[in-house]
Amino acid sequence: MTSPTGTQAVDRAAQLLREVVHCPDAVTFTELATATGLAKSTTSRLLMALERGGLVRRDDHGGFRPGEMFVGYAWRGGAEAGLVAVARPFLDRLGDVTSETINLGVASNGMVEQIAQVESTYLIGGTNWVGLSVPLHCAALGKVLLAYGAAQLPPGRLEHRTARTITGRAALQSDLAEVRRRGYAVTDEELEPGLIAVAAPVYSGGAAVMAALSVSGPASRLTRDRIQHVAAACIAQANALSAALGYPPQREGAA
Amino acid sequence: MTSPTGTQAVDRAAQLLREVVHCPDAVTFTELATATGLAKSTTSRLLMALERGGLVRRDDHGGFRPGEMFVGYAWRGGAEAGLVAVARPFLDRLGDVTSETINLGVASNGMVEQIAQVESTYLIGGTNWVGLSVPLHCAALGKVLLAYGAAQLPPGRLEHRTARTITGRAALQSDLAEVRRRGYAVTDEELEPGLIAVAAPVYSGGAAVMAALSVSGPASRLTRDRIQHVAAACIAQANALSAALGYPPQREGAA
DNA sequence: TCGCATAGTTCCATCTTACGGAACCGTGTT
DNA sequence: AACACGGTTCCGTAAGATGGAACTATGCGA
Repeated sequence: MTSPTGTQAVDRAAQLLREVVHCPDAVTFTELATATGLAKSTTSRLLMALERGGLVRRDDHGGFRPGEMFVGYAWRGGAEAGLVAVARPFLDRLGDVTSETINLGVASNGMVEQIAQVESTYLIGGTNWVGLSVPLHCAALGKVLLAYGAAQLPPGRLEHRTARTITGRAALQSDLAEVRRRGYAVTDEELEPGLIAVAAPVYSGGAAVMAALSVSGPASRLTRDRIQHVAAACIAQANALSAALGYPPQREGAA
Repeated sequence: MTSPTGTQAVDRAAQLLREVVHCPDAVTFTELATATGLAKSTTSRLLMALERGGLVRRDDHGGFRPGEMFVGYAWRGGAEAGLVAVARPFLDRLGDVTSETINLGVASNGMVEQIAQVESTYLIGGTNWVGLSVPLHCAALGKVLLAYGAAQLPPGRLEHRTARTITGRAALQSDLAEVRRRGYAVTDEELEPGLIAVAAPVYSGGAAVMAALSVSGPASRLTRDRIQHVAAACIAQANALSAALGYPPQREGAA
């Protein structure tokens, strides 16, 4: 059994809860019972306890959905603060692996907002960009958000930042297609001369991308070969973060 | 004891979880133990189980915060869907009491978006407005959202809808002050001739208003006296909804 | 540098509490 | 009307949860 140490009631309840919360739409009693392999009676009692605690709610047709505690939390805007905290270890790990500057960004009215950062261990590295917003089309984070539909390009001309900035919409579209194809984005001195960044998508719901994770550094260090390597690491951590947020395929109980 | 029927482990865990989720910032182990009155050992075991289940997370300094399950849910946008579901019974109750059209609205880029509705039982009543956005300054919902800082008035002229629409910013400000003073907003044929509505704020976090609840009907039925009465009912249900979302003062375990 | 206090985890004997099979209820179906 | 299905309640059993105390870790003051 998967009972590390005497608390299987709560573990089982959490298991049920996970099913309910993960599932985009209502889950039925029987689905829960079979999914977790618990006896009907046990399932019933646990669900009633969860309901009592406001963790689960049953809709008109008996389907289960996340309860007031979840809804209240979401409305209180815990999301962003929480994301940063949940993401931190993954950023750190990526920082350890690459030694470069790591950023987590989300779309915020037509720009990328960087919401968390890990400093490079090199002397030459990024300054602190947290809170800073940059245009979508010339940042690796932004390209990812655009490519996966987490942001829409604002109307108007695409701002010209460097000689390499992509300012044509058609050119940008084909670049985004490329991003989708290989699973990560690159900006090669398109935002600022000498600055290269790669970014990968963070999934957080069926197929929805909510945030992006990037590695940035000077062109001198991020050579063609190294970009491949860094991109792989970036994708790996982005995926791990996605998993932590709940939504890859489905999960069972096991460590 | 408050154990309705054999599941106190889960009930206690839910109690702990509630403390953690309700609290805007991290909660310490000891605070939890004392707040719930559980033995240290029990608290420890339960928290470990919750942590294992991804319901709770401990930050660097040992403080407890809502875990990945909450963050993931919030990021998946469960908020809006959930709000409607959680709110439904309150809307229904308000509908029963007033027999008028009930709406739940949130701010959405400079407008009020109606996200749920209960139809009037009268033949003359509102049509279906769900999904419809109306200007903030001439809707009762919008005035509430403005008055409590849940929405900002977009720049530019205030659209003129009827002879009574308030189009002066100063006049609107004093109306909003009035809203704050008495706790509810009224639009008296300011959006559409013959349409009167009252609305009250839905709190969902410390002092933050996230949504508003309204009662609308024809001027013929919503007379001056009746408005008082309806407003009281509206406020009552709005408060009840706020409570359901978690955040009035604090709660203890008791039915 | 060394205790001491504070904070949290692990142990363990006790017995309460959760378990699951079966009986039971309520509803929608043919 | 009788049935199948989905869910809740009952009840004896024993397994899991409990809390006090012992123990470990960490920070604090002297």
